[in-house]
Amino acid sequence: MRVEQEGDLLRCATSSDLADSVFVKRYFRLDENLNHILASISRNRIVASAVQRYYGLRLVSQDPWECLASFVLAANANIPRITKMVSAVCDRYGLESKFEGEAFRTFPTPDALASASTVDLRRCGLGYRAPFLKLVAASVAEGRVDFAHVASLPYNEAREELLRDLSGEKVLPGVGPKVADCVLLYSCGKDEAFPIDVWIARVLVKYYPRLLDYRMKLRLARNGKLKLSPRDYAEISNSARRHFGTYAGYAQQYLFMAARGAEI
DNA sequence: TAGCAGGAAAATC
DNA sequence: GATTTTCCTGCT
Repeated sequence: MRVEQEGDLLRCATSSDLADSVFVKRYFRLDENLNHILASISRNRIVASAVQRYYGLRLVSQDPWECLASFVLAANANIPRITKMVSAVCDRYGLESKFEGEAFRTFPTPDALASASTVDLRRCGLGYRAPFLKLVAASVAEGRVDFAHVASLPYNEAREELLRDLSGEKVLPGVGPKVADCVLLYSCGKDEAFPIDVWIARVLVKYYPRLLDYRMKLRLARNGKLKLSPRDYAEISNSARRHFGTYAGYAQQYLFMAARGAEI
């Protein structure tokens, strides 16, 4: 699909009947009242100025499988690299398609990645992420995660569902609190999910010290590298949810942009 | 629970 | 050109 914005108009060209206006509206969440959401999260100067600066930034509603697989690859990598890994995986395992005279490949199905060899996956530059991606694909292919069910649950239970064990093994290896929150926010409609990556952690330490209790500040100051324990993660994430409310995830997104600067 | 490994590439020095 | 960092999780 190719999308262009002209003022209030969104012009889309597509090669597939699947990408109709219903899909586009859903994907970009166009039926939601963005101003209402932005008003709701603008509870302090920091986020209010980020909202002003990046006004119009939206969360998209991604396909859960694609979202999950992409964020499994995102561990310990930067954005250019993640883009590269995802493209490599699509090129190698996706279905061939054509759009506006140009050939490309779709995001692979869970089956395609589940039956790929780890060695082959590594050739896409995935490194140690390769086995995780394969295992996650297998779980999804085998129906061990039901995204529609996850989406229907309240935030906390939905999160549990993604992080759960099955006979002592994680259903989704390589998926921890951060990746789970990303999947919940970007593809399962949990707008209160507040994923904490290194950028957000830095923003919080710098501008929202009140969200962190003094014990945690001491711990963070001591190791200096902003590595959050699961306990710290949960604590900060819960504080952020309490502070920003129903649309905490939108606040996260605007803060992320502000933290990175305009270069994205 | 703090500390480390894990692989490769980008960012920084 | 070498070193540090990177939208992190799992193991010890």
